[in-house]
Amino acid sequence: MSEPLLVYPDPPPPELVRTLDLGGYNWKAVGNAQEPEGRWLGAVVAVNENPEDAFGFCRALNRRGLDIPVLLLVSGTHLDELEMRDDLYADFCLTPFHQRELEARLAHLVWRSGTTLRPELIEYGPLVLNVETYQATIAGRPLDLTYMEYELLKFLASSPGKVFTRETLLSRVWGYDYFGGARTVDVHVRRLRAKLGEEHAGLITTVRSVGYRFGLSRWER
Amino acid sequence: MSEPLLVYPDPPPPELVRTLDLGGYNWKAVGNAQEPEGRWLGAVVAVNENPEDAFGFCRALNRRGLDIPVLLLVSGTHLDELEMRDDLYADFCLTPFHQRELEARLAHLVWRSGTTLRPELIEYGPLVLNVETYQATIAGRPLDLTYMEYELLKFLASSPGKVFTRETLLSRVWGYDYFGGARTVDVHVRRLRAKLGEEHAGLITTVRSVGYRFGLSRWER
DNA sequence: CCCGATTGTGAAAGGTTTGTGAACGTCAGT
DNA sequence: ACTGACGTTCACAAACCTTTCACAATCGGG
Repeated sequence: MSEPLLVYPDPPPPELVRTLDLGGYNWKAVGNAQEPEGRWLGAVVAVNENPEDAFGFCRALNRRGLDIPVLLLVSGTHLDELEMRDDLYADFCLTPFHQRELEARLAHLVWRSGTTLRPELIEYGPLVLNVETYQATIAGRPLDLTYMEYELLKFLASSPGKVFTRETLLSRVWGYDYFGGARTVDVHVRRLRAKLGEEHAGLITTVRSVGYRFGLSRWER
Repeated sequence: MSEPLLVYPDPPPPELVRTLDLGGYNWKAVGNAQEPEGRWLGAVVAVNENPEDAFGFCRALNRRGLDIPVLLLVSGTHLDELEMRDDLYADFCLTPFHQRELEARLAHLVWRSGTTLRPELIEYGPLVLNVETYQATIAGRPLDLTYMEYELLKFLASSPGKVFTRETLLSRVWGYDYFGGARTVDVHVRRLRAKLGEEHAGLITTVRSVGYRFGLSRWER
């Protein structure tokens, strides 16, 4: 069977359970966003009387950087809550829903993530990151990266050209609740550059007074 | 006003027209996919009694490679038709629809294309500023700007033709609580002009006794 | 045409930001 | 408890920007 669907909250609304089971989905309900590990097909998040619960869950998912597309179940009365929260969900479905509509949306969600955001490999020029096996190579030569180095490089390399502040990196790579000095980033960048080798150290650029950028240093886009 | 929405068919269903107009959207209906040229915010495609019309339209859009995200309006009886056609649409909305739902879906559609396939650019003539990557080019040539230079140019270029006093620039670019001499602005303008090159130095004009202006004033063009 | 006000220019001082080496603490495995 | 690997922190040095100043050039009004 394929990867499971993440469902929130636990327990989920009965009609959702019914649709998922009838549709033959492999799913698992969780009560918070810390739990889920590994790969997920997507997430179905029911917005109940207390919308902040659901949105908090989505935010936490985002911050964990798992890139799980979220389908929101929301009633007409809570539709307004979606405003300005575009980054928290991929699609939504009004409740009460028709089974066929939810199925269609789920299928579309899965299809989309299957085609667009499923890079098993992150490649940029001479750099190749294998997300599955935690291996990295530069110009064919294997890189021996520590966990944090790998995570940092992965994060940077998945948005080539974009500049990230140290604060952003700390919260996205180290975790939103990380409490520590910003210079930590500098040191990891230094070690990354060292391991990339003099030849490719320039892949990570310093943008003075702002932060760091991967790739596209002096180019177009 | 922003880029228009593409609508199919022509004429569109009355309730769609109503929602689009009430939502203040800029839109244009077309009868086939050959017509549309240039940039579009997205497309709203109503699936009527003859679904193949609509799907044919979407396919034709795809083939033209314009990358316009499609929102499908589809009745419950035609839901099944969506199967295996994931590549033709980005989202769909069941008819009859609630105005608020369609608006929410449109907003989300626009947001998504705005963030995924559009780097945030500030353009004026030969100058291009990429806000995400902190890169600037003039006539294709990369500009190597320092932080303050970049911020100043960004501020000026986001209001072409408008004159700013040194005090305004100091408070808006350097910060409302900045305490320093007004001549600082002059020096930065000078270095900007130098880096823009003799050819484009005139992009920043001195308005004697007032301040500086980026680009041409209204009556000059 | 002259004079004062305003702006452009070059250089140097001063401050901020980043790179670097090393030390420290923690944790897991031996 | 020892060891080694790893992440974090610190102090210092180096690199780089920003600001300031004095002076030259320019503009506009009388």
